Amino acid sequence: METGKALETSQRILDAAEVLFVEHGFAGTSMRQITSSAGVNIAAVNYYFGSKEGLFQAVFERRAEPFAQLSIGKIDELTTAKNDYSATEVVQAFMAAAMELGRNPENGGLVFVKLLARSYVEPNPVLKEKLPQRYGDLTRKYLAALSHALPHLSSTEINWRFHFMTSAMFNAFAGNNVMRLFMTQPLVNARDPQVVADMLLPF
Amino acid sequence: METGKALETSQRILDAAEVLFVEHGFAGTSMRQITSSAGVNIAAVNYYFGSKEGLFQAVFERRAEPFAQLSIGKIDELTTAKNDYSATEVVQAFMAAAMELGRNPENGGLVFVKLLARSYVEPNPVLKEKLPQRYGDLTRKYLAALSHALPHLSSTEINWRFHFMTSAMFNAFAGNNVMRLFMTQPLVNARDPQVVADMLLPF
DNA sequence: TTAACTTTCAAACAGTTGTTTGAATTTGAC
DNA sequence: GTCAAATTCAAACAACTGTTTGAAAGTTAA
Repeated sequence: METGKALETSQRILDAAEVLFVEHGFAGTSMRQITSSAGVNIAAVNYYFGSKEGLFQAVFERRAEPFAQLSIGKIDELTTAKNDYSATEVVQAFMAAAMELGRNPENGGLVFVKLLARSYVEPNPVLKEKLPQRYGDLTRKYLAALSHALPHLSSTEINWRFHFMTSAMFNAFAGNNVMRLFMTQPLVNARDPQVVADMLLPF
Repeated sequence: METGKALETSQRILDAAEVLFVEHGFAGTSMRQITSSAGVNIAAVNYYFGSKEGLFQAVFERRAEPFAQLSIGKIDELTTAKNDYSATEVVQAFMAAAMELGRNPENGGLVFVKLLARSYVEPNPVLKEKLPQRYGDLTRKYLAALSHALPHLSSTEINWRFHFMTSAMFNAFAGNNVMRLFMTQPLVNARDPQVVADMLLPF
């Protein structure tokens, strides 16, 4: 079935596709862009992944589980260690997971976070199906932890704050800089995840 | 030059294109989708706007100036009225502008806010050029106001907080709901701008 | 009505899209 | 080295892309 060479080829396709999908979106990326960027034949994508959509799914699946496990590990670590954890610590745990992923280039770095940030606005059918089934438990755990840390807030308010927090965080980590859009000079250079975390936490 | 009928046609194209661009992105929307949705001939787009990119630019331009003037009006109103305004009031002014736009359907409602939210992740060349020249002054005014309201923070911190705030706000108003992505049930239904504002402000 | 336009329309343009094909090549186990 | 399976490849597929064309229809003012 899969020899060394096959693995290398499909991996090169995944790497190239991941970057291009994040940069130009699903519709904005062509098969020929992907395969020529990966240095493989045009037919290789259909050979290994069946279709363009199958490739996108594979791109997502490769990163989804490691990130989910990392995040769940962080929140479990916190909630089992003590009972009086603060909301700040919950947010910190969430950011730590994203940062750990970002630091490790062989995990795809922050590219996957960018993909998630993109999925906020792009209603990809694959993501619409896969995201809840991959991150449902994760989200529920963080919501429960937040609710435990902020007992005076209603569950509706908790949901909203989690929504706001993740919006700001993903955009920040993804480097989708408002300044770079609205101003000619960036004012803020957001490449270092540690800097982003330091700035986001007090906020 | 432009008679009543021509205006009606180009307007119908703008309306249809606006919705489709927001939903599927620039690359993900075809001319035939736009024209058939608008009920006009395929050639009408090139007749009125020159090209697909010209159409996108027109879609943006139609909403950009009214929104900018509304936002600038709100912040000027606040900063000239008194000298001891709070950060909360600055944020409130910003949200009020977005809400006023959202309430008025003939201003395009919240569709334009969605377009802005999309521009966070989609590096459209038109937006890359137009956004800073349209919203540079606006952004500088709000940053200055925030800095005045929070004198203990460095300008770097101010920039970051504005970045976080706008990220959360645009995503919230745009209805890009994290819950709808990560969970099977929404938990939060974010259609009413007033509700969003009420939830975002204490955060 | 005439005449100078603006606007609409169906048809076709060349180029790109994702996908398939079948033959060549490479691979790994015997 | 043999042979079957896995992989690569150039070429072609029909469908779709944005755009152009030139004639038809509609509009406006004299």
